[in-house]
Amino acid sequence: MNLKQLSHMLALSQTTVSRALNGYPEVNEETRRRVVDAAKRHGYRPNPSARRLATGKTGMIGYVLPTGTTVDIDPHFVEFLSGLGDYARSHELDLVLSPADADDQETTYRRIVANRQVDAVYISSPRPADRRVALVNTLGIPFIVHGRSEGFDFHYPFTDIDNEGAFHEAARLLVQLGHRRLALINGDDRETFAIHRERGVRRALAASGLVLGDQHVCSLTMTEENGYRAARRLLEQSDAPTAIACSSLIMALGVVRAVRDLGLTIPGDLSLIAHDDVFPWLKPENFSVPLSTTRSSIRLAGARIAERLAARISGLEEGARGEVWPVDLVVRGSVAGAPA
Amino acid sequence: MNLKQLSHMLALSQTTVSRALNGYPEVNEETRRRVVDAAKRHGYRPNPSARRLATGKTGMIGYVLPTGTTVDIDPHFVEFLSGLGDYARSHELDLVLSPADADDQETTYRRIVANRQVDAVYISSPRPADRRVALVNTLGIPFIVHGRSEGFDFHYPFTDIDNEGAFHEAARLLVQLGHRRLALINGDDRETFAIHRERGVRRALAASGLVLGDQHVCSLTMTEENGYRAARRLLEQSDAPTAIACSSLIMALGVVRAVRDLGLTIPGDLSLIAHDDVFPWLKPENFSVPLSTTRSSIRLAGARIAERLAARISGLEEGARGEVWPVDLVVRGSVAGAPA
DNA sequence: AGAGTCTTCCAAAGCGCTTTGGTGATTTTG
DNA sequence: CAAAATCACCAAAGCGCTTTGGAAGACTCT
Repeated sequence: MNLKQLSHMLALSQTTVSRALNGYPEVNEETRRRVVDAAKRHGYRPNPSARRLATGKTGMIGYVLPTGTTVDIDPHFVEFLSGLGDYARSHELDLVLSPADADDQETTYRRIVANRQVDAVYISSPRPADRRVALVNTLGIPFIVHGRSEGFDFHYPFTDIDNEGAFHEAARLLVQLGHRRLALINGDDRETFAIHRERGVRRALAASGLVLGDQHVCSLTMTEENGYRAARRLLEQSDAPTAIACSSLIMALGVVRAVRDLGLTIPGDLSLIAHDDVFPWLKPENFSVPLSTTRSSIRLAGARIAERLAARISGLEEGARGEVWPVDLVVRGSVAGAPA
Repeated sequence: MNLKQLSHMLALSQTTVSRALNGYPEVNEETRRRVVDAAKRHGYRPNPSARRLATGKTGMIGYVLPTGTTVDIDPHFVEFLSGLGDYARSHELDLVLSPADADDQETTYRRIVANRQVDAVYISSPRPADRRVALVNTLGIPFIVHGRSEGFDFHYPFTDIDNEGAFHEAARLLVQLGHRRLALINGDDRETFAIHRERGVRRALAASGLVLGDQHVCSLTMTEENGYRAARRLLEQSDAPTAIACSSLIMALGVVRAVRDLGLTIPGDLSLIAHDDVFPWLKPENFSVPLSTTRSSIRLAGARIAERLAARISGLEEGARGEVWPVDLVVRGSVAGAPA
C-alpha cells in the first residue's frame, strides 16, 4: 500500500493525503480524519526510503563505533545503550552503528554525513581537543557529546557528569578521615573524564596541603586485571597509600583481590572509593566489603542524550549548551579512618 | 556531486556511468576505467537514499533491541558487537539497532521488514519455539539466529556453540574427580542455551547413575548478585553440592564471594567450573583461585554471524544450515577431587 | 552484399515520497 | 458589491539512483 494507491482510493491527490498525514494546516479537518482513518485501516506506512530521498530526514541517529581486532568496546556502552534505546523506542528513532577503524574514524564521520545516513550523531569518550568533535562541528550535523572535550575556540553541546566534583568530594572525605597518602587508579588519561577526576583529587589534596605523587596515580584501561596490577604496584611501595580512589567498579574488583592477596583488609588497611556507573550485574553494595562509590547512572545519560538529539533534530534545541550532572557520593563500609 | 553531474562531465549517459561503477558487463573496459577514475577523482559516492529507493538494498543489517526501564541489555552484547563490527567495517555494512518494547518485538520486526530498512537481521538469545524466529522466517528476510531455537517444523540458519557438549564435558570431569553432588547455576532457563547446558550436565551425571536434583539447579539472570544468592542457597543445604557448574563468569564472581562468606574454600570444599564468553575486562585466570572454564569467544561468533549475513544478502549463502561450534574446556585451579 | 550477432551506449521510465506553484470556490473586507 | 483574502485542494516537478527497452555501429557468416 503506497501513497498513490491510498490517495486513489480516497479520490484525493497525493498532495492532500501526504499533507493530511503530516499534519500540515491547509487541509480540512474533516478530510484529514478520513485520510488518517483510511491510512490506519489499510495499514499504510510511508516508505522511509522514499521519504528520506525527498526530505533528507532519516529518523536515525548515528554512532561511529571504533573497532579493530585489538580494540575493545567499552562495557559501559551497553548500559548507555539501554537508556538511549529506551528513549528512542518511544520516539520511533533507530540507532545506526557504523563500525570504523579505531584509528580512522574521520572517514566514517564524513561518509555518514555526506550520505545523509543519519539525522544526528553523538560522540562518546571524548579527549581534549578531540578531532571528532571539531570535525562534526564543521560538518554541520546535529550532535551531542557524551562527556567533554576541551581546548576549542568554539562551543558545543554536551552532557557530562561532574567528574572533577565527584572525585574531589571522594578525596575530601578520605582526607577528612585522616588519610594523608591517597592514590588514584584512573582510566585512560588521554580521555577527559580521567583528567577531570585526577584534577578533582589533586584539588582536594591541595586544600589540605597534600599532593598526589606521580607514584600514586595509575592510568589504565578499565579491566579487572589492570585494577589488580595497579593496586599491587601501589600497595607494595614503601609509601603505600592508605586510601584509593578508583575510576571503575570493574577495576575495583581487581583492587579488592590485590588487597586480599597481600593479606591486607578493607577498610582497616586501605579505604577504597570507586566510581559506579550503575551496572545491573555488578553492584557496589555486594562487594565483600560494601564499596563506597561516586555514583551516576550512565543509563540515564543515554536517555538524556537521545532526548537532546531528538530535540536538536526537530529544531527544538539549538545553541551549544553543556550540561553537567552532579554525582552522588555514597558512603559504605569500604572507607574508614586512616590506620594509625 | 551526483550521478547526473558526473555523467555530464564525462559526456556519457547516467546509465553507462551507473553500470560502469556497478560492474555490469555491457560497458567497454576503457570507458569503465575513465568513469571509475573520474568518480574517484571527484569523490563521487552514490547517494544511498536514492540507491535504496531504486534497488531496495540498504547495506545495513538490523537487530531488534529489547528495551524497557526494567529490561537490561545483556553485557555480552558489547563483545558480540565487537566481532560483528569488526567484520562489518571491512564490508561497508552498518548495523541498525531498532529499540523495541521487550514484550512486543514483533511489531518492530514487521516494521523493519515492511519498510525494507535493512537487508538482513539476526536474532539472539532465542528460546524454544521462539516467535521471532518463526516470524522472521515467514516474513522472508534473510536472517541468522545466534543460538538455537527448537520445536519448529521448518529449518533455519543458525550459529551456535555446543552448550550441551560443553557442560557435559565439564560435568563429566567433575564426576571423574569423584564428585557425586553436582549443582548447576544456570542462566534464564527459558532460553535454549540454558536448557542445553542443563541437558549436558544431566547426561553426564546419568552416565554414572547420578541425577541432578531439583534443589541443585538454579536459573537466574546472570548477575553477580544472583550468583551469590544461588551459591548460598546451594551451599547451605543439608546435601550441599561439592561441585558447581556455572553459566557465567559474572555469576561466578558471586559464587566465589559466597564461598568465602561461608568460610569455605575453592577447590578444597567446592570445585567450580564456569562458562567464559571471553571478556577482555574479566578473565578466569585472574580469579583468586584461577577458574576452570568452558570457553567460547562470543566475539568470534559476532564476526561469523556478520559474515554469514553478508553472504546471505549477496546470495552466496542459501538454505538453512546450522553450525555448532565446539567449546574448549580449560582446566585451572578451581577444580579438584571431591572432599572425603 | 545482406542477414544476423555482438558490443557499447542511451533515453526514459520507474522507485514513493514531499513540495512548489498554482486554481477554483468561499468568505471577508472596504 | 467588487476586490481581496482565505480555504481546500491538485498537477507536476523534483529527490538521485537503477533498469528496461531499444539503437547505432562493428563484426561475423553465408
